[in-house]
Amino acid sequence: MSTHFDGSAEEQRALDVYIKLTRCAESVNARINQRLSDLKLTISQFGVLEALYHLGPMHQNELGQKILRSSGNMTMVIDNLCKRGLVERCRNEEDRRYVRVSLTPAGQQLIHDYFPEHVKIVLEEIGVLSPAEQEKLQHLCKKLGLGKVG
Amino acid sequence: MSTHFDGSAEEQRALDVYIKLTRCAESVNARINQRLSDLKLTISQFGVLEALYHLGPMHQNELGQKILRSSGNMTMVIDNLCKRGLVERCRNEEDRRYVRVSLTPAGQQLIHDYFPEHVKIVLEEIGVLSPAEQEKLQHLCKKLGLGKVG
DNA sequence: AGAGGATTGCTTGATGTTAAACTGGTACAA
DNA sequence: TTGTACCAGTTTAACATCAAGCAATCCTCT
Repeated sequence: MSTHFDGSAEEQRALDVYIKLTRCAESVNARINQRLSDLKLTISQFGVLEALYHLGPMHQNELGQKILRSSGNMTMVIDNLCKRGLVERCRNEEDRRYVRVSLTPAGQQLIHDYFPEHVKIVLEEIGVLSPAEQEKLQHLCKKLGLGKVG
Repeated sequence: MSTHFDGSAEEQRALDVYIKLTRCAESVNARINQRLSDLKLTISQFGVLEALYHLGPMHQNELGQKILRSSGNMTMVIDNLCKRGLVERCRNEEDRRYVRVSLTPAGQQLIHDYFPEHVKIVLEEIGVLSPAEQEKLQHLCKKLGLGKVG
């Protein structure tokens, strides 16, 4: 991760961009998710509540794809949310492999109350950049995220 | 994380930038670190070897700060690297709180052999952006990473 | 139609990561 | 010197990942 590496200018720059990108994402995420610990929610738990809130009930795998978490993890995340009475599981009777997950009224309430604050925090963080800079960053991230092929 | 949220255009954009940034960093990192599993190294282990390689021996806390990992984790990471004979621990006799960590010849060899490949992979990933785009991205990441105050 | 392999969704198990409590070493002021 | 504060490192509990395993469903071929 260090820059004490003696390669070509091109290599140096690529390594440097890579480090800056990673650290930037890490620190922005750390700041944005800080408030979640007050609610005793992990980032995954918040992601699940938010997905269910905005997209409606889903089965576990679908949820895992939305929030980019492993299916193994979804079992635990949803276990924990169930214990706190924030979501409910319901086995699909037509295809018994699926487990449908939905918000309870308590879960609905919690995410309804918290989400505006979350948006405010994100806005404060990202608002450091001008609208034009935001568009530019978004464009570059999209290009980079797709990789060589895309 | 979803964009199915009905707020102001400004809020929508901020959320969108935030998601793109996070996903971009995640996918770039996933691709870059894929090769490490061949070496049976975790990202943290690689970070430690690389830091020691380019910056020389350090004590554990210092290493943890370089690679952005908790001190608790450093204990385990270095335990595992010790077991594989890639690094050595040495208690500082002048201040017995400190543990100095250094590369063994085997560790030196491993990182020496692998690092050029790592650089190549990073270059391939970041190289999808033109030099000007890289400079721009770096600039935006720096600004965003510092946050409101910086 | 029915048998058996492939596929799919979820759970389990091994391991890595973090935060926070804990242990032991050092410094400093009374 | 002793009490307090601080610092480096370890331990522990909870949560994350991946890979392997299990159960339900689908698909193909006769």
